[in-house]
Amino acid sequence: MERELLLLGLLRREDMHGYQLHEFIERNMTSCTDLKKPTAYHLLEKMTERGWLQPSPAQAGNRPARRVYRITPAGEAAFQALLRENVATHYPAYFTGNIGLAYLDALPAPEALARLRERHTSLAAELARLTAVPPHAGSLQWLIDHQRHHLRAELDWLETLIQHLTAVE
Amino acid sequence: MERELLLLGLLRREDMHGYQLHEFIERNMTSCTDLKKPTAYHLLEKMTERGWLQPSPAQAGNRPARRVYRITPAGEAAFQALLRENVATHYPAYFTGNIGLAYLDALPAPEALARLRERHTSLAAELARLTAVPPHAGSLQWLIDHQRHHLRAELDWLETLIQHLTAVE
DNA sequence: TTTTCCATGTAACTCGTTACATGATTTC
DNA sequence: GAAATCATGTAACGAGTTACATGGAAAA
Repeated sequence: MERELLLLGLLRREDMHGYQLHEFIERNMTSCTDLKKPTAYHLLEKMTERGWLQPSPAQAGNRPARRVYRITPAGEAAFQALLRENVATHYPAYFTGNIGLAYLDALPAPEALARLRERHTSLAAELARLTAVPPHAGSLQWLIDHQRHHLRAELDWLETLIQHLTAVE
Repeated sequence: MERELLLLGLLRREDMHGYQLHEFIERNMTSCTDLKKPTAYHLLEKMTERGWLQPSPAQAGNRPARRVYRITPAGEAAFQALLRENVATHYPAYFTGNIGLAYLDALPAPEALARLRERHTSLAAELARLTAVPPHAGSLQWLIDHQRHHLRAELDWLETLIQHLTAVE
C-alpha cells in the first residue's frame, strides 16, 4: 500500500517508465525503502488494471520499447486518499533485528560488548553515508531527514547500552 | 529468523507449549513484535523437524492435551549462532509508514498540520502506554527500553516537523 | 446458557523475493 | 569479444496472515 503511494507520488510529478522509477528509488531512496524491480513492475500493472495509471508505448533511440505511465484522475484520487491516511497514522515499527537484545544476558559480558561494538561500527557507517547524501528538492528531504534522525537515535541508544554494560563489567 | 531466535530464547528459560509461548509474547512483547498464533505453531513444528526442539505430550487437569517443547543441544547451538549474529548486525529499518512524508507538499499546509497532529496523538498514546508497563526481569527490559527510546525519538522528530511547518505557514 | 478461555491446527490467500528469460546496445 | 546497461517481464518459491475447524472446560 505504501509502495503504491510511493509510485503514484513519483508519477504525479512526471511520467515515467518502470525501469526509470525503480532506478530513481534505488538511487535516491535506498535509505527509506527497498522496492525490487519485479515488485515495481507488478504494482504498476495492478494499478493500471485498476485504472489508476495509463501506460503508453514509447521509444528512445534504438533502446528497448518502454511503457511510460501517466497517472489518471482516478489515480490522483487514490493518491490523495493514501497520502492522507499515511500522514495521519502512526504505524508502529517492529525492530525484529533487535530481538537479540532480549537475550543479551545469554552472552558473556565481554563478548556481548564486542558484538555490540560491531553493530555500532556498521550503524555509524550507515549514518555517515546518509549524512553525506546531497539534499533533495521538496518534501522528499523530510523522508531522508527522518531516517537520519532515526539512525542518530539508534546510535545514541547503542552508546548508552554499551556504556551501561561496560560499567557493570 | 528473528522469530526463531525469539522462541528459542523463551524455551531456553523454560519448557513451554505453543499457546503459552504465544500468550507470553502477546502479553509482554506487543510493543516489539507481533507473532501470530499460526506462525508460532508453524515455526515450532519446523524447528522440531530440524531437531532443535523436542516436544512431549502433557496434560493439565481436564484441559486439552499440550505439546510441551524443550530445547535440544542442537537448538541451543542454533540459538547461540542466531543470537551472536543478531547482536552484532544492524538491520536497517524501513519506515514504510512514512513514505507519505515525501509528498507532504501535495497537501495544503493547514491540512498537513492537522493530519500530523493526529499522528502525534496516537504516537504519544502509544509511548504513554509503553512507559506505564511494569519493568521486566533480565535483558528483556533492554528490548522494551529500546522501543521506548525509539518512540521518544519519533515523537521528538514529529514535533520538530510540526513546528517547522507551523513557522512556514 | 451463552460466551470466553484453553489448545491445536489446516487451507487459502497475499505479498514480496529470487532466479531466470529475452534481446538489443553501448562500453571496456 | 566480453561485460555491463537498458527494458520488460515470468515462474517458482517462501514467509506470514486470515479465516476457519474442533472440542472440552470454566466463567458470566
